[in-house]
Amino acid sequence: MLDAKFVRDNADEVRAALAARDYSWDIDGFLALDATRRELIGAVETLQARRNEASKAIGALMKSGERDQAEAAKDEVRRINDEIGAIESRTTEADAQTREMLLTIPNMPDASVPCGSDESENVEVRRWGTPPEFAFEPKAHWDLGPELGVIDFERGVKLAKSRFVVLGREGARLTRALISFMLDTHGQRGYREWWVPALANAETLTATGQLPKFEDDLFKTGEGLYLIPTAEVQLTNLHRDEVLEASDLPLDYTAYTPCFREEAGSAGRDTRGMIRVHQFDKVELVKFATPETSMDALEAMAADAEHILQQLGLAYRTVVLCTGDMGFAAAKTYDIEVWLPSYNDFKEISSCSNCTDFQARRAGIKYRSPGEFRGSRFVHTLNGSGLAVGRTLVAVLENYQRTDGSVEVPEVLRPYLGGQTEIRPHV
RNA sequence: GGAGAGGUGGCAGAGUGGUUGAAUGCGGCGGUCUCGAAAACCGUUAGGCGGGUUACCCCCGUCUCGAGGGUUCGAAUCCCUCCCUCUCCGCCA
Repeated sequence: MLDAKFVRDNADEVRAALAARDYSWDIDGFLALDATRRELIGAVETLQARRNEASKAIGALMKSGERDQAEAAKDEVRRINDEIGAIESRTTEADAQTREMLLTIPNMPDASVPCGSDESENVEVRRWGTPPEFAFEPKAHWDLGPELGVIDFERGVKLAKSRFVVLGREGARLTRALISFMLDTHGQRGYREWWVPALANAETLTATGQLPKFEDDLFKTGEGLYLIPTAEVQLTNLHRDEVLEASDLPLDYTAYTPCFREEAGSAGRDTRGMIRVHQFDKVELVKFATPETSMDALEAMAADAEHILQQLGLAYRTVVLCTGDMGFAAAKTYDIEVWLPSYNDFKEISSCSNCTDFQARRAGIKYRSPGEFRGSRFVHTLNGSGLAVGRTLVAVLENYQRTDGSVEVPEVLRPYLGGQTEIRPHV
């Protein structure tokens, strides 16, 4: 959410930002609404001031026993109240409409973000490792997984529906190993680990920006709760409506959760394999930082996510998303893309964003810094995958496959698999 | 699921219809003291919105004591509905 005052005072900049995102939002309608709203507020408050004054006078008149005058004043106040009532409903409505509109405007892109309309205009900022060269035709995980008995697509469909998978044997164990490895590694690098609910209420999802605009992407329960699409939602909301101390910042959090996505708008994309499924595992990173340090914090977060890939020996590249490809809440986003032989290309495995004060304003997350400034200010929130576990499993299987159909286990994961060094087909 | 208690400022905790946005304590900030610090003492310290001014400070008004509605000239204080927390009982793990 942007501040109404900011939109009002920086209309041209906001217009440019919306254009850069190719996002349609009725800024002229908003400005008109905002003007009406302020006019109504002025009218109501003037009347309220008169009412308060008169009521105070009534108290005094009653004390001094001047009943007749008091009764006359009461009539006056009743009249004012009628007037207030007439305007107030319009004010309330204008307020609600204003908030509604503000909830649907995306964040302002950071000045350093390249302008562009879609992912083809994202800019690569660095590359690490070398994609493996195979002396044989490498298999895609949708063949390799079932052959090894570690991914079962048919049974995923049987148990739930299409785009759900079942993992067996080393598929299940490797998933658990990856989760532990990622959490342990981030923990050693200063992140505090959490365990959070997999369901969230509407207020929580509104605070991080999934609602009200993107309800179709979420699974909803009969209780009005939603399955979380990412742990970002819960980790960020941990501090909703709180005032943090500047001396405690930055706060670096991590959590493993399952993630659930309806993927309503993605029919036909990545239909093969387990790249895009309704339920997947993810280890998430979230930071709360001061405005002055949040961009540095974003760099650090991306480095932490990349560190996992480096440890796993998986080639990747990091791109900065252009304005047209960025998410709703983000001011700047790095996507980290791992090399996948099946795609013969890099594929997103982590997305790290600085949401600046966009979520903090919705969520009421502020910080205080006595001596530096009075009162409190909104913090900056950041989130990133560290990493998407399912896609990491895929990357390991595909990149570490050998000519005999077996898969080597990356060094760092072996302690988590009881020393196992390879995965072989089960006959 | 049943019964009871409660939701107040950064935190703790007073306050049952009239200058109460709100005592007191803690914490924070400023000051006195000190070489410096601690202690002590003095002062100060909620947020949203609108307007004036707009770089900042500041000033005025208004709303906010879980949420929404009602009673009243006037509500943190009375009434209703909802949400949440706690305690006990039941049930389940």
